[in-house]
Amino acid sequence: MFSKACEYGIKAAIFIAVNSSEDRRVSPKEISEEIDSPQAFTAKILQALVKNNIINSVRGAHGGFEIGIDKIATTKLSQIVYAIDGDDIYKGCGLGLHSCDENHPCPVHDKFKVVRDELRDMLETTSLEQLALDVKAGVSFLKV
Amino acid sequence: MFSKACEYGIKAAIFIAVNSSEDRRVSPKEISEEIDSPQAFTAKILQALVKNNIINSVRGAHGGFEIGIDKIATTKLSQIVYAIDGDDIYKGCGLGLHSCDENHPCPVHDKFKVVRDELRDMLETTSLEQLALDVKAGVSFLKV
DNA sequence: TTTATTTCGGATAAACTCATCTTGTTTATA
DNA sequence: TATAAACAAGATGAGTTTATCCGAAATAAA
Repeated sequence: MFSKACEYGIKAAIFIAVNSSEDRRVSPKEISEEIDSPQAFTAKILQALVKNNIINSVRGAHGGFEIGIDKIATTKLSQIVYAIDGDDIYKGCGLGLHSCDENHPCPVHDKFKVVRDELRDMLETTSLEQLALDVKAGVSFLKV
Repeated sequence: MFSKACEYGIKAAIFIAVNSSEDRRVSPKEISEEIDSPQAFTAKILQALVKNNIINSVRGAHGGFEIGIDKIATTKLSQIVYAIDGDDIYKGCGLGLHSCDENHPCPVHDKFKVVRDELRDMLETTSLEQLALDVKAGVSFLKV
């Protein structure tokens, strides 16, 4: 469904949110250990999240990654997915047609639309805060 | 969502169904032209569909690909997807956890489940026949 | 100002997906 | 039986994603 990069990105953002809510900056090393992802690759993805203004980085000694309390509440899953995988998952035709719409639909257009709309709605309404709270409460998990 | 191979596979199966319903066998060349896909690659995918008993191939002069009338009605989209992409799309965890279930869920488990169940249901209930009839009627399209 | 720490950015490599090509095998038919 | 038509199968190559490495830039603290 999502690329590996996107999976790592989502989990990293959640982990950073959990820690920022307790005023702790985290390093790529710590992140990759806690979300079970390759460190160097994860660092690249973090850069992308920084560039897209999802998370914040602080260079130098005692630096690391963080995210503002306000952003934890307002950031939606859709923004993270968009930053890494783009919007093909909502927009693209299920069968790869270049122009697929109501007037010129692919054979699965209508049926696909239902699923994709639900996916988009889910991503657009789910906040980082919800996800981070569950992880913090030990209700959901970032690895294994 | 699906791999390119799977997109080609679905469209090829529909095109073959449309033609078999009119008692016509089709060649990889004809198929790739009509569904706008690379010919040699499409031929490989057709082999996979034959091996998985989705379609039938007839070698030699006047050969080609076909699918039995009965199979057009009973074959579901899910079988084609499974033959080419496997079942990760239903089964796998949205965030790539090795064991993700009710007892040990990833942060998006519940929300994802809804979308994935709907996708699975859609694939398992949509028959090749429905899709082929729409294409035959000029209501939906296989290319552009 | 120097040093230690930490992210940034570019180069490189490994693995997988997408795609092509060439040769072999099967089959209808002349 | 010879031939041409057509799918099968393996080798190969191109492109993308996944992953690693290393030097550069930034920053806090000694």
